[in-house]
Amino acid sequence: MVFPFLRFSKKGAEQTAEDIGNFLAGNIGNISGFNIVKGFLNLVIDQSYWIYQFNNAAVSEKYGFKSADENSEVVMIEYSSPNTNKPLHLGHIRNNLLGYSVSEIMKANGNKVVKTNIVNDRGIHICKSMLAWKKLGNGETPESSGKKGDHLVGEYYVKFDQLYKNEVSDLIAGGLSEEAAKEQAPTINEAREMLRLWEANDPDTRSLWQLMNSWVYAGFDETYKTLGVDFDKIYYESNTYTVGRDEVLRGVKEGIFEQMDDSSVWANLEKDGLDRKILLRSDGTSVYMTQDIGTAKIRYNDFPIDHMIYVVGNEQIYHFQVLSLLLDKLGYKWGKDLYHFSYGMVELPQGRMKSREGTVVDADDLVAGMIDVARKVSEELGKLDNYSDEEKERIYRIVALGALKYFILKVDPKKTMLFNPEESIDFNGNTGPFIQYTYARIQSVLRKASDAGIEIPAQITDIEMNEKESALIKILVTFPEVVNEAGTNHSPALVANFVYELVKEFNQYYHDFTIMNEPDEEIRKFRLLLAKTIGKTIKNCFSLLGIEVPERM
RNA sequence: GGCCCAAUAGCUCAAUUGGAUAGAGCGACAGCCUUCUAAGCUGUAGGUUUCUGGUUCGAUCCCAGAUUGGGUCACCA
Repeated sequence: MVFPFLRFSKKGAEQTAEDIGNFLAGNIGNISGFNIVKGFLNLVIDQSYWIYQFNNAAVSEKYGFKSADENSEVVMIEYSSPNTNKPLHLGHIRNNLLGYSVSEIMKANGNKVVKTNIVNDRGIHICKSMLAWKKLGNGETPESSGKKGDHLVGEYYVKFDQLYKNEVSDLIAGGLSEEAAKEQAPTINEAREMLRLWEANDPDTRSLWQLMNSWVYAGFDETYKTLGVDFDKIYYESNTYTVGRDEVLRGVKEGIFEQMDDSSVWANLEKDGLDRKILLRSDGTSVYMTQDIGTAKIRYNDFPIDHMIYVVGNEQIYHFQVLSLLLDKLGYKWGKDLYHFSYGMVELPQGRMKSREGTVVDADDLVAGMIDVARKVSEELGKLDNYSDEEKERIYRIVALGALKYFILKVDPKKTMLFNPEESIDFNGNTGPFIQYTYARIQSVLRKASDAGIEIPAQITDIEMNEKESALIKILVTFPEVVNEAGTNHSPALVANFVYELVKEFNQYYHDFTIMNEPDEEIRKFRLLLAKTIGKTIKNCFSLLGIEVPERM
């Protein structure tokens, strides 16, 4: 595209393109010719260049990846960050998958990555579950009921809400305003009292809290394991909130924040174009913001963090603006540098998920449902009939999670996305299983080659390749740049789009040309190496997305 | 109401960050399994990129305004 050069060349577009083309073809070895179409200069690049590039890709086990060294920057990525009063749902799944994938992408860009999870294990929400369990639980435990711990605790959170709602409507029927009713309902005040007792270290409250949280953690661990996500360092807000509270009180002393007559503490951010924000309640208990201040301080003490990434939904943009500013005001120079990776919500066909209206898609149910579908599809195809049940189940899981993860990660993280439980479970087209299937096909060919005693060379010398082959190589060699872009944009979607494009092209190639039956030995070996390299790249791409690939399916 | 974000094929999403004829999948229709895995491949139909202006050689992309949808402004997290 030569338009920007016209003001220097002072000639017409065609003539300018001609001049530049002549110069480049004459001076750069890999350019063997050019043509001009409507002001666009197209360069013809010599085949030897593509062979050279291909060999680079073929030789390297982790083509496109950079590894960390002692000079690498430390990137801490916070993701997941669940509340301990209810099980994980579809929204958390997007968070977990993005957090894990971005971590892998940052690693592939040569960073030292610390994956962290801040568990919100304290606060009014968990007190609500505790209170309802105390009132209605009759000592129910995961063992006694056979329920998964996080689900059990979640049920009591719902029961609290029902109790509370009934009280509010009774009070309104008795003549109170809605606002007053919500304020005066006995259960909400009991829950508040419980939170106060908790912060005062009341032994009974603490031990109930510990018991119910232990159920939830067992449940979460199971879900995390299923999803294949993990953490290098887990923080608990019950340990960090006091540090945050101390920071806030220091802020009061230093005149950064103000304490009201009722002893609540506020930050006035009006000069910064924001509102007033509460940091400590009048009863002295902490809020979300207080905890986040403490957590941030502790993390920077624990690790030499160069970049801090918070994987948190875009509904909290304002929260992180405020947090950044507050940390800055408290004198931490890294406050302004924190990066809120704000991803879009997952919506259902009916709109946003609402736990109170029971429209949430539970994470465990969703995965189990996907596995059922994978099993059904696979059994209909009957390709795994010779395998053991154990092996089959393993493949069903890989395919099911591949479908779910790819479906979520292929979408630009910033955008709101729609999940239709009926229609989103697909295994054809632009899906995880389609890509996994291509990988399995490649492995099948490679097994055949191995059985036939064919040695695949490490690289190729000179060979006449067809259109499809050079098209494949042209896509393949953009991968390092894709990894780089995915890192700077924090976007797994770029990796997903790349691997889809590659796989789509390969399937056409696979359809149009034979690999093992190619009579020319040199060409056959080249095709095997090409297939092997593409297989490797598929696997590496999927590792960046946290998706496994099956050897057969 | 203030601030923030989004709008592309019937549906779900892309578009190399301002470039050539806006691409995929699903759904619909028509084909391809004596051949390395048909979870695949090929073809057809489907678009005034929400609207109105502006910036320039050129706008889905940048700017202004409008419309529609969403988020957020809690002593919730």
